[in-house]
Amino acid sequence: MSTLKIPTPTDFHFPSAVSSYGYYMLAPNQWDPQGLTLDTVLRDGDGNSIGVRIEHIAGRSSQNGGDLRLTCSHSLSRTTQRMFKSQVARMLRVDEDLTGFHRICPAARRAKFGRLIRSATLFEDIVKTITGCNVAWSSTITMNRLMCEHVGAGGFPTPAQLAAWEPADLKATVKVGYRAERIVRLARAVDAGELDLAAMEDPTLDGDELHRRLLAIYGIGEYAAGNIRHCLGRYDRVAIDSETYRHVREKFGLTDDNITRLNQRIIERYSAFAPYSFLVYWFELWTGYQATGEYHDNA
DNA sequence: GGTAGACCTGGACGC
DNA sequence: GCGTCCAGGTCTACC
Repeated sequence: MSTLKIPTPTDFHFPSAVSSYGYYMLAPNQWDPQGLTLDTVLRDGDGNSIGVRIEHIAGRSSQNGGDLRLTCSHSLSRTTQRMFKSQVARMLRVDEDLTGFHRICPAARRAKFGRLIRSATLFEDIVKTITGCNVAWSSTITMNRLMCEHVGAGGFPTPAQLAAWEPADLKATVKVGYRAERIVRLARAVDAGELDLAAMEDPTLDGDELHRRLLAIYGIGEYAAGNIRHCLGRYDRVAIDSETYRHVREKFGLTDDNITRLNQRIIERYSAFAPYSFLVYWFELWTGYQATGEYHDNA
């Protein structure tokens, strides 16, 4: 067993970072809101699934943000320790600077909102996005659970593991429906080195070029690209889906029979908050979910 | 460029 | 318990 520590900034708030986005409900993640622990499964350098419990130990002064403590089910090599720290820091966006966002949205600062949980890898974020498209959230939860159980041996499947499946078998086993073809094609492209996900994580990559590359992935449309963009820390565009239409109708009375025109009006409304458009939009949604408990009830 | 239909699953609903 | 309908985002064929 290994115990690791990751220092956190003073504005880090563990429960908020975990529960501000629905991916905390998706396998292999398991959040205990009473005990304030996040259990997940990561992979060591040999591809073995390792259980990891993540907790936050508060700092003893306002100048000290405390540490994330990672308790791992196995003893880890130095290399794997570094890898796990990096992956957990990615998941909880430990290094993200929220100053600019909180300046334009003080309510979010007071709510300790701004770090949205994501996956340990971009590949996992993309697959999770595909499983979240055109389906009820409860089905997304089921798909990810079955994928971890039957394909990833407990953890989230690697590109190689998913690439080895035939779409028809994946569809029958994991209940992803027509998404099976999209997931397997993505996994095979990544596994074969034809799709360079690391290049997409480069923060200096032009935003429009990143968008073009995302849309070039089979199964990724405008909504999915927008969702993946925010997973990459690019908040300058809102990922518009049916929930967005409900939100702007209820909050601003914004409607239009012409969907293209409505999308444009939504983009214009949130572009005022660029480069934090998505965070402002999601904060509005999130406060609504907090008030109604809706998000949690869907789990 | 715009639009209609297919894709697949789970849940809601009526019988 | 069974059948039907619907929601959800993307792709493709067609106009």
